[in-house]
Amino acid sequence: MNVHIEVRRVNEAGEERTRTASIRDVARAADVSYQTVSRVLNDHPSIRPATKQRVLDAMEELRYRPNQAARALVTSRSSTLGVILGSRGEYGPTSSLAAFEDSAREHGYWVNSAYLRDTQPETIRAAVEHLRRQSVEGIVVHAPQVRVFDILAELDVDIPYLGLNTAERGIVELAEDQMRGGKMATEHLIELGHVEIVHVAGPQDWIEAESRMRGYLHALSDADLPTRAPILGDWTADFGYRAALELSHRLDFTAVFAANDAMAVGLMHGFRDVGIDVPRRVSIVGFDDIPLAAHSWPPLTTVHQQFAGLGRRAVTELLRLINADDAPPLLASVEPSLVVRASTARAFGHQ
Amino acid sequence: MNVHIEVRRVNEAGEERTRTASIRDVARAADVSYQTVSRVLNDHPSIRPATKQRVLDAMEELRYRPNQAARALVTSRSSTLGVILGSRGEYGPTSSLAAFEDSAREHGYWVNSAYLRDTQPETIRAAVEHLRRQSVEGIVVHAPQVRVFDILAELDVDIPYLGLNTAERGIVELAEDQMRGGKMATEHLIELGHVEIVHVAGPQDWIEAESRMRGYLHALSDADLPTRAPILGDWTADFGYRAALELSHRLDFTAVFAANDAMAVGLMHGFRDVGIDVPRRVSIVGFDDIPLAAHSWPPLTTVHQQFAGLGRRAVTELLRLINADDAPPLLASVEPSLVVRASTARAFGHQ
DNA sequence: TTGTATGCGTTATCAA
DNA sequence: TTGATAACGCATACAA
Repeated sequence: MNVHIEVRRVNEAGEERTRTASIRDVARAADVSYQTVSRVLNDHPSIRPATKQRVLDAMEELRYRPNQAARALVTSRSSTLGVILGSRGEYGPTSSLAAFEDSAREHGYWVNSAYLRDTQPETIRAAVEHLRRQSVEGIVVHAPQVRVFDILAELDVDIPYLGLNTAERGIVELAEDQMRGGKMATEHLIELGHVEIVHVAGPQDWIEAESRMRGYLHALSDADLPTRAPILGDWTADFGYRAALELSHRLDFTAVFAANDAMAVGLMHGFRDVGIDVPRRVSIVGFDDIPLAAHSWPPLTTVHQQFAGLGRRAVTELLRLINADDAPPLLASVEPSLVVRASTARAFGHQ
Repeated sequence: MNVHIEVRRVNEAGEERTRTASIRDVARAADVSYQTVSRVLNDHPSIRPATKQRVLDAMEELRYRPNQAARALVTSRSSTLGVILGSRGEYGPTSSLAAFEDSAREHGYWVNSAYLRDTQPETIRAAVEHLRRQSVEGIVVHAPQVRVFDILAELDVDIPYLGLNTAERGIVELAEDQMRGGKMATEHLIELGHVEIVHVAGPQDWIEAESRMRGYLHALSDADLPTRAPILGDWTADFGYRAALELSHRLDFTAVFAANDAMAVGLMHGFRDVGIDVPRRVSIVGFDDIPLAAHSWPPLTTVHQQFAGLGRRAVTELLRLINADDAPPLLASVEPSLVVRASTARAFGHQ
């Protein structure tokens, strides 16, 4: 109470900056030593309930807020996790990040993120540096370009980090899932009777792109079907559109597996513009199941990903790394699944 | 050099945790006092170049990294900005956030973000609290629910904060832009000859939704056209789809202005499913110009938003608030613009 | 141009 | 159950 006034007095005293109440202010108000306040803060067992209540009341009154910087300084624990993002504004990564945040907070951690403008070594170094200075305890890298991980390895990062959808250094199962998803998509087309299946892949240096492509190739070879060189795209709908125009020149295929939904939508647009009917002439499968996939024309058959699950999983795995926990990893909870819609509605041959 | 060894020795000494080099380690290695190191860190003018170089070399060698927590503690400046996000995984907010991050970093600030699971007072309080504990110097609120700002006002937040797309407390011009965008969209339909125009709006408590709706109403009344009660949606494509089915029962209109692209795409899907031709029977305009808008069927006429510009602008405005700078605000650089595509291709009456 | 001392707010280690 | 004291890494006066 008195202190409440004291704290204010500091402000009125002159040019002194507004100081927020510290542990000592609370201590004085509650008439205890400031270590007692610290104990209340940290839920120390041995403290008289009455004392504790007095302290809590004082905190309330002074609108006390623990100073994270001071705490981090003395514990050398920041309770903060870092995230490096390789792509921005896309549905998948963003959903994962949101879930990551939620989960981290449930575990008592904050999140600090850094976007990657490009994959130049210097950019990556700066991002890591940025996060290191915030004393993050671990980093999740959701920048699935192969290159990024090579550079990270060279950088000799001295705190735990983990890649999403990476086969290298990270959650292996997740990368496997990507491959399985690509396989499922391709098998769906094969089951419909398609034999000549084109793959429009993601950028060559993306691990996700590579996994999905591997799934495609596996499915083909399992079915003893001829493989074709995939077309390397850039994830954008615009690319899909242009690819469709290109592909329309030699129509020696009846189905396309696109490595993501955006390109799939662009493909459908392109085929439509040159008068190629989807799905009657060409079937298309996408990957991701973005919210608009169900509402595209025709509604897109695609592989559903549990982006949120991925984000949550990343937290537990990263915390495991941080705590050097050798327990076996959680069961993979992020299985992809196929969502069949009209873009592959008609089985090839039943036209 | 010697210190390099020293620092390592600490580790080998036993259970002692890996300690990262501090300013003192650098000082010892460079054979100067640690204040000299501090001066190098802060680009103090009076320092002998040779000394400075010695210090820099030592930093390099010891892989020294300034401790952000210690610095924040002593300066009581965190160089961190906070962001509260009201929606997740959507194109617009995410793009803005990315730009915000970029710009903040260029200005020497870090960014800490907090997603809002819902708009419960407790959730909002927790988000603010979270950011306050990180000692952020200011907060950008990109959670344009009216409710959030009411609650923030009650919360009596004691650091600068700023709302995006808010008329209340924030960048007024941006809210105006939203209204102007809604007006442009509606006027486009009017110019095509439409008289009965339906508006599928966003959730009632969203400031953006309200601004766009105001633009719609203004355009109608300017043209002396009858107003109709807007349909209140939830931004999702699913809602748009259902709304289309609903609207198909009484087809007493020829055009729809949807408050965002996702709903517009859903509407087109719904109309298609019940055999209503877009744009011949019904014209549709969206809002946002998401990347898929150009590739929907039919390609969507929409209002382009400069999400990145908004994010960058937010940084400069927030820093202005923080520094209590009374300079006039920057010129609004985030004008919306209309992008005309096939969903409104045929003028009404020219069918 | 450089060095010494003090304190930021908190936790941790003692001692009472 | 409580309290005194020493760090944590740095910046900022002040002194040399």
